[in-house]
Amino acid sequence: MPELPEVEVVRRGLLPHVIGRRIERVEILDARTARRQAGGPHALVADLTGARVDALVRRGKFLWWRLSDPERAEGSVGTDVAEAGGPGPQVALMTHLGMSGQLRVRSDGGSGASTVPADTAVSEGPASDPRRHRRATLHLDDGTQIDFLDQRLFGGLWTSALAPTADGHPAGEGSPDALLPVDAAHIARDLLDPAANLPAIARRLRTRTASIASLLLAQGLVSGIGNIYAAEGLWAARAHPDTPGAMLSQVRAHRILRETAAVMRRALDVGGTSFDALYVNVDGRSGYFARSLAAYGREGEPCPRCGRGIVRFQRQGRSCFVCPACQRLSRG
DNA sequence: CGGGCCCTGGAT
DNA sequence: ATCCAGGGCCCG
Repeated sequence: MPELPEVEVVRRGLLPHVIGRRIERVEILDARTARRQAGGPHALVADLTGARVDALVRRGKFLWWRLSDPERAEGSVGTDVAEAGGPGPQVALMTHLGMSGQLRVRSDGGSGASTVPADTAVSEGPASDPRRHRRATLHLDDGTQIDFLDQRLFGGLWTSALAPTADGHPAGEGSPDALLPVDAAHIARDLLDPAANLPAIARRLRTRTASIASLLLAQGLVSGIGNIYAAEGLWAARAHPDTPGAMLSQVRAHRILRETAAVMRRALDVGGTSFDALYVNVDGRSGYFARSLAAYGREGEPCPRCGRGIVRFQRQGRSCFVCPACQRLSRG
């Protein structure tokens, strides 16, 4: 499912297609996609129509589009970035992929053909049909269309006002300044954020009684980690998911964070993970990291480190995958 | 801080 | 027909 590396792949893929473009028209095909929008789908359309896209920013799994209003910012083209005051309250378009969301680029008038040459398109499955589960479309001023597809409707689009970050650092990957959407203010910095302080996060993990797995998934101390990368990071650090945060040494807590970051970087290098063809990049193609998973989804298969069978169990309605030999609770 | 909920569709 | 997958929010 889309976690930090997959969302970053989408952000990078989208960038050349949307930066500097104006949103001319917005279609909302399923109102539930605008569930988090104050004022509902009509307000979302009103906020977006006519706006120009200035930046694409990601923190954790949240991806937002920095927007400006060209009408109001007239005459300041090229030098408007650091203008004092600025033109009124700015909003960002928030996009979250949830479980099954995709952002796909199309450049034609709606025949369904991809911008990608036919020989590079994926073979089969839901991801190969660019019209299936389409929930919204942004029509840009150069004819490009950005489709938001979402089979399970856990994702969404909505607008959120900007406010300064607490630490004065840039809000996230791709952020031109320290302005953060208020709807992402409760989301911690992620492990690939240069402003993230891993030793400090490790110290905070150690003040908590909850299990390390639930802390990694909670987004409040560190963001961007979902069930796949939690499983992989804990496996790499030889830590059991049930270990209480307070039972971890500083060295060990720090190591879990570093290993999880390393796994994410490797995934990013190969275009993200896809183990069920639900996740794809903006071209509709999937990444190649699934073949590198050591624990997640590998119940009964040998641990790549010691050969023991990977064991699966449930925690809080989610599956955990561990090597019973490498990842012991008593290791602390 | 754990549990329920939202959702759909593929597997059983 | 039923179960299962899970990110994030809301509830107690």
